[in-house]
Amino acid sequence: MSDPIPPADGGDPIASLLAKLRLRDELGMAEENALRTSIERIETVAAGRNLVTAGQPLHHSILLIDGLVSRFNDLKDGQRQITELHVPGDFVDLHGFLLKHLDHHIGALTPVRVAYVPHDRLKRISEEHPHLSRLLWLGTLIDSSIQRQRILSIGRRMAASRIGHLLCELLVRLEVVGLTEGNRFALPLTQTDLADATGLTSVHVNRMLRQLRDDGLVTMRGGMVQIHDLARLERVAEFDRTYLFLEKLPR
Amino acid sequence: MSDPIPPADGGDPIASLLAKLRLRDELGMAEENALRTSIERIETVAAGRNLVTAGQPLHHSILLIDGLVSRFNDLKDGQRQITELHVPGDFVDLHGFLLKHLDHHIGALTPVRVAYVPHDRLKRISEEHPHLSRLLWLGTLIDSSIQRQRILSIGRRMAASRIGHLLCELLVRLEVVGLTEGNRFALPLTQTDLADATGLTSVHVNRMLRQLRDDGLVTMRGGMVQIHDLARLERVAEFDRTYLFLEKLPR
DNA sequence: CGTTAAATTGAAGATCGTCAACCAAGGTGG
DNA sequence: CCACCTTGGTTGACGATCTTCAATTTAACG
Repeated sequence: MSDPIPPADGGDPIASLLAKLRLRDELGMAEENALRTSIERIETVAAGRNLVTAGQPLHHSILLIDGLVSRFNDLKDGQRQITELHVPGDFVDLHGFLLKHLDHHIGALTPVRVAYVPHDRLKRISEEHPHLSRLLWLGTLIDSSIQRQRILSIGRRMAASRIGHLLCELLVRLEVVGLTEGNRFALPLTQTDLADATGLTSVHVNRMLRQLRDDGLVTMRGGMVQIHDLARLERVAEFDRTYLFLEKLPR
Repeated sequence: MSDPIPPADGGDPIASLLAKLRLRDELGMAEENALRTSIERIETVAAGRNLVTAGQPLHHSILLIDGLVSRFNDLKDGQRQITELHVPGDFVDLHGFLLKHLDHHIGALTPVRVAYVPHDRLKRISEEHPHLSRLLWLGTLIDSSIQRQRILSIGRRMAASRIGHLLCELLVRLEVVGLTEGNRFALPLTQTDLADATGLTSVHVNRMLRQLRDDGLVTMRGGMVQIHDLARLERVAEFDRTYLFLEKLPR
């Protein structure tokens, strides 16, 4: 059962975050240091546990170091909708810094390592490091861009394309933090999780996954995703990575 | 054809923005002034025109003074998805400040008045007014929260509830900037627009609007929305305004 | 008043959901 | 070490919500 893909960080808890920030802009040592010292403590959380509960007052934000995390809402009739998936290096809960409480839950989909960053240290960053602050802000805007694509997907795409689009996106986002091997990556989600993320039922997800497999596009099995024909999958899903803003910002 | 609801601002182009910011936190005169002087020029745009086109390099952001604006994506087969609606006082395009280009279009749904704010002036605000900067950031986070509710709606709610939820939300957002009269407000959207916002077809929107009307919940006619039974509509749509963050932030 | 866009309605069909059963895997305890 | 149990995956039959197609009516507007 050895996972062929190593953990995101090489011991450095903010390695993934730095990689992501530096993809978009230069980052000085002072800024790197400000980030590094903003971490109060690091914790491990078991799969299935909630990191943040809706309504709960917040005093620190959460930086995801390892594992997968989801934001989700529950409806009264028991239905669940995952509104966003987070990969290592995501500042999962920067929202809390300004919103002070959330309207949704944040849960660990896998065993997870997270860093706790107190809000007052974030406030200091926003006062002393405007450039870094803008970069963190940028991160939340990219999250927002990802959410818009999810709206587009769920609102207008067929089931198979929705799933394909999500898998294409995760491939790219995991690639950035070195968590892929070719077109293969670990995605320990149940089909029910996938259904909650795509606005489908687990039964239909199952059927669509079989269709995607039969079409030679993707195989998802044992918590691993293998994309066999990325170009065709991207075409089927109308995936265009522009919305992930992976290039350096123009000055 | 006299519109019974007056324009959002009483001559002051940033009145709605200020109202929204002050709902969440105190705002000093220096900050108000920084905002006021950040405006380069004000323009009028006709309904149907695009304010921003995907991919186009951006050098200023857009503050919506009057009218309704939508963000939307088009798919190759001609389908459209509106990912967000903006009301007066919304900083529609603050994203562009950091992203430098967009992956979607921004269009005027009605005749619109917008203020152009050059990015370099926003940058100066982020350097000289960290508190104001955080408030502007907060605005984009609330946008994000609204988007998550849209994902929830489109992903998990029945058609009638989706429409109901959107109308409840617009009532509250327009209330904040004084654009409602009781439970009545102007919403000059076609049923096709509404369909594009809710991930439905115009035909089905039409049927659901009739159902909502027959149930005594809402009437939408001639560009005006009249909510007859807000409490019941909110129950049907499972609308809970928490996600709009309408109270003052804890200090 | 004519022209066009938007709203409305009906009928038929497709995608996706529901219900229900069965299978596979993996961990636990006897 | 294997029965047992739980969770997740798989499949089939049926049904519902929503879409598509198409025609008609109403409203908007120069």
